[in-house]
Amino acid sequence: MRLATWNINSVRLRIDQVARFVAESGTDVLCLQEIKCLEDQFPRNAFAEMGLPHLRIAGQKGWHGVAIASRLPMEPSDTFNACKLGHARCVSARIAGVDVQNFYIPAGGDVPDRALNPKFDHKMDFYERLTETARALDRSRPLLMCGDFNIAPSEYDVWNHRYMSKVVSHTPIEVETLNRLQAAGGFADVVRDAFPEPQKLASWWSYRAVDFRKSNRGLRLDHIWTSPGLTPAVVPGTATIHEPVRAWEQPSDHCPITVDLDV
DNA sequence: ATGGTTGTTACACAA
Repeated sequence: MRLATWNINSVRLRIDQVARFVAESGTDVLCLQEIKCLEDQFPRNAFAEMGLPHLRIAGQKGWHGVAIASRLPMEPSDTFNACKLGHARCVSARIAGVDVQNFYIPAGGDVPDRALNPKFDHKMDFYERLTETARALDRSRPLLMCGDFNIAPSEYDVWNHRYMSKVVSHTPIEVETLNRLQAAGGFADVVRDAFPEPQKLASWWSYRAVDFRKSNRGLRLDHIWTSPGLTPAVVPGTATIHEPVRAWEQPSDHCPITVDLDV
């Protein structure tokens, strides 16, 4: 089973890119973030035509929104709802026995101070709620957590560690908070494990550059984590950052990442 | 130290 996560930045605007990516990558389960539409506005027919007819959608008007589209049937799953503001940021499904939890974690605004910046407080609160959930999990159960986590954890996940340590997405408090969540569930970071440090990795590049490759200021904000019960099912050598997708015409600012699971 | 772009929306805002 090939699983992808992709912050699509409007699923309606980029539905043709979704279809192209699914066809070219052979994706079976696609976790999307920032679909930016209501559930009724989601292009269901296009997903059926691309072979992913099974859907779970959490949408809202204009902002945020997450979805899971699958070639395989879905069973119900309890979503880890960590958003205290009720945004459409969490969606889940059980697929081939795997509990798939897909998140669009708040970006957190510009000022990395919970007292001064409610958006940053929201981001930290979201992580704390997920951490509490993770602590209570049965680690032997197959669980996958993925999405746009809006934190680049390692110095090799940013273009410049010293500079980015003052910028929301890579501040020390955020890195510690993400590491606490990962430790709470014993999750494996499947992409980093496939490309060990000191290899630089990125999944997002700002629109504010004429040439994202020349600018070379990427961040690894998108993640796929597996529980101890699922990690042995990760097929070695299959974790992939689809960087060329960022160079397609009118792209999302994030590229997709994929991994194969033997389930 | 600053500014650069994009998508949705409605006459900014979030990222």
